[in-house]
Formats: sequence, structure tokens, C-alpha cells
Amino acid sequence: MADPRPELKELLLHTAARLFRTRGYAAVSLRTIAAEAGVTTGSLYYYFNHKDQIVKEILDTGHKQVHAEVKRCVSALGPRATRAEKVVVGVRAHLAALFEMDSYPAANVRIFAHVPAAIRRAVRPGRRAYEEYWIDLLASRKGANRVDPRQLTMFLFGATNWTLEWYREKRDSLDAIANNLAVVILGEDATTLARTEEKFERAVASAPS
Amino acid sequence: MADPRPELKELLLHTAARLFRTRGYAAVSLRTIAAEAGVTTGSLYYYFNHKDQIVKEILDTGHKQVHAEVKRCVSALGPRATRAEKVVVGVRAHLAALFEMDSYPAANVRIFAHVPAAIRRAVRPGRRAYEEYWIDLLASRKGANRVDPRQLTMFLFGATNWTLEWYREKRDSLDAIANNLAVVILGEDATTLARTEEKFERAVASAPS
DNA sequence: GGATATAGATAACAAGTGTTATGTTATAGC
DNA sequence: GCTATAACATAACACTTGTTATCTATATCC
Repeated sequence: MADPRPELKELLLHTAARLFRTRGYAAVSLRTIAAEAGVTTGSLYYYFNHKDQIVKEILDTGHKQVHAEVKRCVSALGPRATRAEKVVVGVRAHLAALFEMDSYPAANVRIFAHVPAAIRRAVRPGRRAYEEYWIDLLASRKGANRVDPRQLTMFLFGATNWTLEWYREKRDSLDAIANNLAVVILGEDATTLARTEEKFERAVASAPS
Repeated sequence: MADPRPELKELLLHTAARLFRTRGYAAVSLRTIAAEAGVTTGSLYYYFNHKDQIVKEILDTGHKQVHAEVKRCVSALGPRATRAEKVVVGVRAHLAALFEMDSYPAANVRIFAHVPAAIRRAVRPGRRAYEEYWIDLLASRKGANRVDPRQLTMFLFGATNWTLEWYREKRDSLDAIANNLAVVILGEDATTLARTEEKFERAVASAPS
């Protein structure tokens, strides 16, 4: 057959991420991934040496995608943006990565703990880099912080990633969730943050993709 | 051989929960569970009809244990306790269920999303009951709430359960985490909550187990 | 003290697993 | 037009999976 498609590798990764996200790591076989992508099992080994390599690339891409999306949206706010604005936009971007982009970030959250320890170690630098980004962002306060910035960041990650367990598109609004979570994390009331929404849309729309 | 032990069923459940927690649901075979518990595979089927039944009991017990422990500790505060005190003690009890009790609650958090949908539906009432408990607790405020109590509860659950991904006994303190998270969720500063710690210890120590 | 239920152990089943070796086809270079 | 290589497909490997059927030994009851 003709039709040589170099994008098959990414189709396989995308398919695997989607399956990993909903079924878990060990529950998804290479045959299922291949079948779902419309190829046979042996073809997987043309692009990947082991199953572990597939999940490694997915986890790494997951970290990169969230990090890039959040940084892109926050940077688009400009240098004069307040911390509160950055948090709202950052959380919204993280949620976008979980629900409105590829399955890589969501799969990452769901299967990270169940992946072989060697893989976890291998992708940890990318995770740490994203964590440090948020720690710096949350720590950038004039006076003393209410709580340790690292713990605050972990609270933020937990609350945000946990949306995977309860968010329903029909019922909830990602914009509202981001706004509410920022209110909670920052300890400020909603009115100071309300106007940020418009800013966000303008900033993201004008930013380079 | 002699040694008939009716407590074997619970040993099997305990073992399975511990393995599910760290490795995931599909990655743990019945042979592994049996071997880890010191019996053979066939013996599992004397107590459980299917693998699904094992995980169903684990998930159910997980919900019950957290719910019972949190309710026990919060109730021990007495009827005159403030909402802030209840939240600190409640979060601390939830953390205790995750790290200082059996693996059922932790396994629940880790594998719930990857378990067959039928099992999820079957155990959902128990989960909902615990959610409602917290929603009521967080909604019990005189004036208007900062954010929707249900979303606030989901934020709390996420932040608390996410400790499974970063808490290290050597480095972090569950007491401090509970206190900090309560500060964030309630939007009050730490000084009003500081004195709650002592109250908690006295209340829990004197409560019936 | 023989029958019966309890609490397991043993062994096998078909199906599914990751992985490998080998085959096939189409494109590209010369 | 021949060849080499890229991009897959086919088929088999040893092993593991959930599950079942059958066997064994112990305790209980009359």
C-alpha cells in the first residue's frame, strides 16, 4: 500500500494518550493502541522500542504542553500584569491544557503515579521545571506570604488537576473555575479579579501561537 | 494444614489495596495479590467472585473510612466548634486516612478513574455522601460565600488528595499541611487557626474509636 | 465416628500480553 | 529499470492474565 505517513507516530501517541487517560497505563495494550490507530501491532515497533518509551514521550509532552501554554498565556499579559491576573490566566491555561488540547496533559495527571519508577525519574526534570514556574509566580509577593509557596503551588496543582474527576462541560465553566480557584489561592475577593477575564481574552487572542 | 483464619479476606483486601495504590488497578494480578498475602490464586475465589468485586470493596471501604474518620474527629470538637476549627480538623483527618491508616482511601484516590464504569457507578453513593458532608460543612457560613460551596469542596478534595503525589514524611508535616490548606480554603489568616491544633489533639484523644 | 461444611491448594483453560523475526510493498536514487 | 531503504504488515515466541474445575485437609455436628 502507498500512503506513507510520517505523522503516524504522532497519531499513535495521541491515541495512546487518550486511552491511557481513561483506562490507565497497564490496561491499555499495544494491540489496542495499534487497532485504534488503524495499524497493526508490529508497526508500533517501527517508532517505539518498548511500551515504556511511548508513555515516556506522552508524559514529557504533557509537561511541555501545559508549561508552554501557561507561559504563553501569562506572558501575553505583559510585564505590567498583577500577580492576581497571572494566576487567573495561568489556571485557565492549565485547564485548557487538560480539557481543550490533546490528551497528553490529562493522561500525565492520571497515570503518572502508576508508571514504572524509571520513567518517572526520566521525566521529572520537566515536571520540576513547571512546578518551579508556579512557585516563583506565587511567591512574588511584596510582604510575607500566607503559606509556604511550594505548598501553595501543590494545593493549586491538586485543585486544578482534580477537575479531571468532576468537571462536566454541560454544567461547569472553565472560566468560572479558574476565577474561583484564583480567589481561593490568593485569598482576595472576586471583585478584584472580575475584570481580568476580558484582559485574558484580549491577551491570548493577540499572542503568537 | 491447620490455621483456618477468617481474617484472611481482610488481609487480601489490605494487600490488594496497597498494591493497587502504588501500581494501579490493571497492573496488579490476582496471582500477585495472593502471593503477597501468602496464599495461592484459587483461594482468592473463595472470598471473591471476580477481580472487580475486590476493587469494589476496596473503593467502598475507602469512602467509608475517610468519611467515618473525618466525621469522628469533627464531631469530637463538640457542637460549639467554629467552622474554621472543623475544617482544620477535617482536613487533618482526611490526611490521616490517606497516610496513617490502611491503603483503602489512598488506593481509592489513585485508581478510581481507571476502574470499570460499572464499579464506579456502584460505589458512587458512598462518594457522594462524603462530598455532601463537606459541602454542608463549607457552606455553613452566615453571609454570602466567596465561591460556590461545591466547587470549593472539589478544590479542597483536589488539594488534599494531591498530597499523595508530593508528601514526604521526612520533609513535610501533615499538621502544617492541614493548617495551611484550611487557611487557603477559608481565606482567613493563620493566627485564628493556630490554636486549633491543641483542641484537635484533645478532642481526638478523648473521642471513642 | 461417620457425614458435612469450611477453608483452602492444585492444576489447567483459553485468551491476551510485550516483544521479536521476518515478510511485503511502495517510493526514491542512480 | 534496478536497487536500496522507508514504512509498514504478518506471524509467531514465551509468558501472564482472569477464571474454573477438581482435589485435599481440617473442624463441626449429631
